[in-house]
Amino acid sequence: MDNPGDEAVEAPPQVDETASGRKHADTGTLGKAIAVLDIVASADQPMRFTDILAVSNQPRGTLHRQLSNLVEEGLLSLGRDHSYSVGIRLLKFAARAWAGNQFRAIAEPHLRNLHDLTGETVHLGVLRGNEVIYLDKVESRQAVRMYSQIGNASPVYCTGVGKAGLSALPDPELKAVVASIKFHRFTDSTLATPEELIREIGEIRASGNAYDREEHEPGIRCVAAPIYSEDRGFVGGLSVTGPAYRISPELLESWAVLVRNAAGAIMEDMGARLGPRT
Amino acid sequence: MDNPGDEAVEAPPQVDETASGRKHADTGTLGKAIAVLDIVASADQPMRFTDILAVSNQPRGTLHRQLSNLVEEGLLSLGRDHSYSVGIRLLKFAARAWAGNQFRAIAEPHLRNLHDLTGETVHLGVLRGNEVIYLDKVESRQAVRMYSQIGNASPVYCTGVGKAGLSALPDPELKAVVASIKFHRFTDSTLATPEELIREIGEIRASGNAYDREEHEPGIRCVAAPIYSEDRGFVGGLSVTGPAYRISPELLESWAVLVRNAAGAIMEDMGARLGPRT
DNA sequence: AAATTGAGTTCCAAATAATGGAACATCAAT
DNA sequence: ATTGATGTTCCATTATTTGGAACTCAATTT
Repeated sequence: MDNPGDEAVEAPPQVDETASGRKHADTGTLGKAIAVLDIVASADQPMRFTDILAVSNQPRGTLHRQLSNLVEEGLLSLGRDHSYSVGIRLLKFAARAWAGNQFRAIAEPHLRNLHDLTGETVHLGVLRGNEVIYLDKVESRQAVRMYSQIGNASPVYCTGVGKAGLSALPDPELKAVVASIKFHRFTDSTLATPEELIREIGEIRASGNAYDREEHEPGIRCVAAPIYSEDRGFVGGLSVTGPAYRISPELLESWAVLVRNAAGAIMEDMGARLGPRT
Repeated sequence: MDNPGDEAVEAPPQVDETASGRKHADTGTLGKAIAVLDIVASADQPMRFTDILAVSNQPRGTLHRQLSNLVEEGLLSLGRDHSYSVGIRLLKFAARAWAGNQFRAIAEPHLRNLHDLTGETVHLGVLRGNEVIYLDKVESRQAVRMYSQIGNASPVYCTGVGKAGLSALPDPELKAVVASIKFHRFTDSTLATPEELIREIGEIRASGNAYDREEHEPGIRCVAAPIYSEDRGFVGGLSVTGPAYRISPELLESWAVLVRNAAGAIMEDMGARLGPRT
């Protein structure tokens, strides 16, 4: 026991939190294994056993078996130099996740349309905990590498899609997500306190549009609008993004209605194709 | 019991095999959960509880908990209509797997070069069990959807990359993989017996090139060459693919040396960038 | 309206697998 | 050769998974 003189105490809150701020409830052995996978996936270079040992709080023997199992299953790959990296079996799974995602499929023509209207890059993403995960993008120079953005996880509080998504959450959930954020000031404009963020969410709810005014990357601006489906239980958004030198705040403002319309059209389509239930 | 009059029989060989033909050794609880994930990922439409119950051989209660855990972890997503599909958390993992894949990064310029030389679609893939998983592709009309092929899993025995990869395996492994294949005759030209396949592997070893002569899809041909790294412990290949009406067998033949050269150049680059060990 | 079916969910004692401390192995550098 | 750092294996203890059965809920039939 950790508290020898304190037996009457309740079990401590046990707020196991992953990198993305999600509390992982008791998903047992699987959860622990996936947490290890997440550690490796979140690093931006291959990790060696000891590196992982330091950040996972698992005993050596346990961690070793978890890693072995993950490797055996193809979720991790173990290099000749004993470094672990994410395994290609995940590519297969992800290919299915992407191809089978109805939301993405329904949204696609609308993304293209919005791109045609604005000439700038269009993103589609969904909220997951306090991260936004990009599901699709349409941009002029298709030469840009595949996967360049799709699957990427970015913070909610400093991206257009993220803030748009937040604005669609009911207050209790919003509060919970905001509480889980660890703010980091990426640029001078980054909203870096819960209060600023909450205030901005209010404005977004009033206007129907979220903006990223160089809050994540200097020189990058965007307008976004929320997309959500009570019925299918998800919240996301779409955005038009471009370089500040080319896109004045006024121009951005003028696209706001286009983005809202696109979001509306997508929700309508979803209602039509998935709606007639209940 | 299934065999009431036959008690003395040994426990059956227990060849637990996944859809991809990999025997899953004892990866314990994780392995079972991932097997369930694989079932859902391999279906081409969302599955309901009972559907999964029928193909997984798990008892109801167990399966239910496994599914719940997978959903909780974001590896599966549970629709309002009780249908399970692959979760978007996998996109995040896959994005890392792809971006962090050194093999792919090293190969990329060579794929482009080969595309410039031939004007046709170039694929890069690796062997995984008896499937080939595509890691990258370069094609003319970049408008084709991302993820369209990347991450896709195809059979080894009727694809250029697959047969090229097989040709690079040592005989014992080759034998094991061939034994695990369940042949399916996709077209009239498909090699549908182990003997035919083994004979063809011999020819590939002699010539250094594998061909797909409309063996997987009618009207599609390709030339491929193996790429492997003893040091990094993987086997794959690259190929040039195109429609039969545009690509005569002679033209294909004339590209063979280009493909071999590209494969050679990639292996050389890998040796230079990863080699100096041991 | 009541009964029936089918689908999904919950429960808990028994069976099984995960845990984690410590010993062992391997390799590079002194 | 010796040391130190890193990775791997072992196994009694402990915690989790298992799986059969009972339960809930909604849709359909009688």
